[in-house]
Amino acid sequence: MADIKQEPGIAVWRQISQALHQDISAGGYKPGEKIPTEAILSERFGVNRHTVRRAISVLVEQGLVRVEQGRGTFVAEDVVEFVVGERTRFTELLAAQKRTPGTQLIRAMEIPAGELVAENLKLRAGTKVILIERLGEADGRPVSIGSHYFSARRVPGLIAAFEKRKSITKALSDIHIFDYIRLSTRVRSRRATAEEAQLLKISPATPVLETLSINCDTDGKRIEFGISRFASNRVELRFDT
Amino acid sequence: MADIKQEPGIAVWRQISQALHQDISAGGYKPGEKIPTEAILSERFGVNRHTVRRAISVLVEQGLVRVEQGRGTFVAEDVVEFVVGERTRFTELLAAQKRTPGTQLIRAMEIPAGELVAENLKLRAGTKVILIERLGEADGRPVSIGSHYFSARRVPGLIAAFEKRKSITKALSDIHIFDYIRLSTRVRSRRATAEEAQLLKISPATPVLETLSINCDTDGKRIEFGISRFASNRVELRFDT
DNA sequence: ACGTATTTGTTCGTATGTATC
DNA sequence: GGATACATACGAACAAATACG
Repeated sequence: MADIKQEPGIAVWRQISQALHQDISAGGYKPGEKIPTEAILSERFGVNRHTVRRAISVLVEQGLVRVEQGRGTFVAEDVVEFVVGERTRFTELLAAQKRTPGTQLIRAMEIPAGELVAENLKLRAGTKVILIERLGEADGRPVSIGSHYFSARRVPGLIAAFEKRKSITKALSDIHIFDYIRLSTRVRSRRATAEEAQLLKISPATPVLETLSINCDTDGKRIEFGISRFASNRVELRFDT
Repeated sequence: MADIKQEPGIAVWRQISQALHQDISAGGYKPGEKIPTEAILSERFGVNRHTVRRAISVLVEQGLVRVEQGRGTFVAEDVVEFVVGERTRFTELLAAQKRTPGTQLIRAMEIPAGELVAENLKLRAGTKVILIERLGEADGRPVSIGSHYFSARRVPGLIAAFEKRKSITKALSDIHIFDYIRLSTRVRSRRATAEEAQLLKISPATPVLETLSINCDTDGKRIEFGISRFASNRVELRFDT
């Protein structure tokens, strides 16, 4: 890794900061990877730990690294920005950001609606609904768990269509629902459950961003109620007004 | 607390669920309060612990209580819904929800812009900016920490005006900025820092919802860059499209 | 559940160089 | 030169979070 040659007139911590910056930019340390401890760096550069800390604090400010007490300092992984709008579609969103989208089916089944689902789809609790649950990936890394609920009566044959087409948008179009728009989105945050942590490959201490969204067809009829949970360390939502 | 009289024909867990529901609605257990352990409840109702668990699971589904493994079961605190739109203003938002809004000044000062602030206000890093930081409360409970950054050059006298008027909107109007609208909002989530936890009166394990928003005047010039941190257990954001 | 090692966070104190008046 | 303020750098110790057996 880069060393410094003690240019006089420029503060040492600036030089160290720049050296580390280059190491990261050059790919010497990869996103998500741990960089050496403060103790090791201070020894390598032949300076006090404070000086290294000062240098690292600049990188934190720049968003290049993230420090976790007791664990170490990690190269920041670039976050995926989800632009949430009327017609947000998972796959198109990622493609627009030049990322490789991927989805994995977790489960697809018909179940009776719980209270929350029934309320949001304007059904009576217990009515049959179709649940499609899948894991969304960006560049091979899991970023979201999406639970999509549809009134079973309104989308007959959806599961079959989905299994053939592997895409919700395409499956809906197969059963003649060609467009749907997002009515409202609620956003919350909470700690990940054990299952979520496992699926999203995050630690259970990492929060998840949870969105509840209602999607309607062009007549304003409620087609879908979706709950998505995003790994907060890899995702940021954006709402333009 | 309510007891049950074992009405035949109705499942016991339903009766228990209803009994607990009434206790909570009647205010016997207050929001945030811990309800008795499953062991105690099962003894009180003279049923097996499984039956109590079945009853509680209904309340969880209804969002009335929240179960924390190893800690207990707690009456859910009602969440404040923040409807984020073009002209979201803290005080008006809460008033519209029939809640008593309150703000406390944390600090107001002039500082050089950091990288993040400079970028979002389209200034050079180091330019003087005004920072107003305040704690937002709903019904006396802290819900948000708002850091509001303004280009010092563009809002001369803002701090003085704010100190007199105690309101950002009013202070801006005093210096002839009568309207401003929200361009975009980014939403993230992360664990609360120690300071945030203390100010928001939450545990450090509770995540915060963080929004970054850019506000422009009617000419599209960037007036304010705001970072708000919400206590995720008391707040939910809503975006209508 | 507990102790130990590792790693970052915080707070002292000390010393030196640099810029300004 | 002298006085002062500020930035830089080092050292030591302890606190707090985490990982691991």
